[in-house]
Amino acid sequence: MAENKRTETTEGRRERKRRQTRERIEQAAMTLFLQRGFDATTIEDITEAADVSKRSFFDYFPSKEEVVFAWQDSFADRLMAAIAARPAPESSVVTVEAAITATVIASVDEPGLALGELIHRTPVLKARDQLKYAKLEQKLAEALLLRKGGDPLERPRMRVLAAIVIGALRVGAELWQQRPPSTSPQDFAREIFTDLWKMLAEFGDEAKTRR
Amino acid sequence: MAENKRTETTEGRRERKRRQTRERIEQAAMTLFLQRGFDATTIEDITEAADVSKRSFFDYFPSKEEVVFAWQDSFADRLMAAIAARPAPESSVVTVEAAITATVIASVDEPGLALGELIHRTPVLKARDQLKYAKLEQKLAEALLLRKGGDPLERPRMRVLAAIVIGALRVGAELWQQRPPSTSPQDFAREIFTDLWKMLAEFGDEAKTRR
DNA sequence: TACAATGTTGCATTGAATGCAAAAATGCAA
DNA sequence: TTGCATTTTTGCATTCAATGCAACATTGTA
Repeated sequence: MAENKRTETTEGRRERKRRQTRERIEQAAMTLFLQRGFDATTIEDITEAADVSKRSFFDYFPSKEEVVFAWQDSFADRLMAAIAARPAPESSVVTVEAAITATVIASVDEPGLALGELIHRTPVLKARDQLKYAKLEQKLAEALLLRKGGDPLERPRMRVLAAIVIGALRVGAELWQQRPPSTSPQDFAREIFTDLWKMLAEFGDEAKTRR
Repeated sequence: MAENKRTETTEGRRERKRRQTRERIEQAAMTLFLQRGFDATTIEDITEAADVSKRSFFDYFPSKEEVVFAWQDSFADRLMAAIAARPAPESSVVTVEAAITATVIASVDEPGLALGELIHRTPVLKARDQLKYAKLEQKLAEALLLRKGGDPLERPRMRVLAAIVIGALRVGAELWQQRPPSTSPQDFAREIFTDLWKMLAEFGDEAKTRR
């Protein structure tokens, strides 16, 4: 079922066909989702369009939702890699900004970014989308903590930093949806982060004199 | 179906029975969920335990998940009220800290807080839980913006502040789960916020010298 | 009591998801 | 090429959530 590469040969007919079928299902599903909406599309619609049996769908994806989010898994992985690639003595703040900016820019014209609107208007998907951010946040916190040598006292700090940054990413993603079409992702990312750190400093100052 | 109070009399037998039935379903559902887990509990199990027909379940709750989250709606409302109750000239930072602390303390020993673990170990519920935070965040941003006279330029700032604070609330809620049992909610909340503002200031400072 | 409104139930239906076993396609070795 | 083991695909049956509808029951009120 999964890739069992006991003989590490080049991709044979089996692997290739399997990959093709997967892509066909994904493509058919996306087209239909965007056309008629997520709920109004049945699995049978999809498998018919992709010319496979209804049962086979679940051999490729565990659920209807997964088709929408399958591609997103790679984002988290790439972000983790980007974090790990930063020089060790660098401050956490610089690290996240650099890593996120690089990963977002590298992912910006991938399939699935057009899905924002679909996700937004489909409650089940929206919930699922939030879960994705939660996972991302957790992974980010772990990656950041690792850079601190895993010091347990740093854990809450890194959790909060991760929450803040992913929160900003989430808000940023929404603002991006309604950007003027001319904006470059580089400028946009830089601007978001500049604003974020400025706000953090301001809120921090405000709080110092709060009582 | 819904409360149609054309004659504003005191709660008659109808309303009372309906409320009682709702509570019975809720009670039965919660007990079973905690006993056997969410997925392993069917609607029929619940309705049987609550002694109503399977069909009636959907007359009280739109879905299985809703039973778990029904009680939570009131939290957001109370938080909004707490925000609105703060004096107008106060800084946003002080406002959120005061309002959230008050609301959390007032809600801390309500039903449903024991559900944290159940939600945590049930993927569907976890997704739904995240959605709840997202909604809360949105409402908080709106409430904060309203205090700024609705100035559109403040919108992104308030969105980010809301994201940060709700992020902290989320992390705080998780830390609370594994607190030493002696901690008072007051002290806990104060500590969380103190840490949060301190971190914000630090991250802000770090960022100032980042290039 | 009679009547209207509201609540409850049973029944049928759709659609997602899963298990299982038969059938088909593929890779490989003789 | 043929035969055989492995993997993939499919059909079929089943469970469960969710919805619509119409019959039936309960309640409030004239």
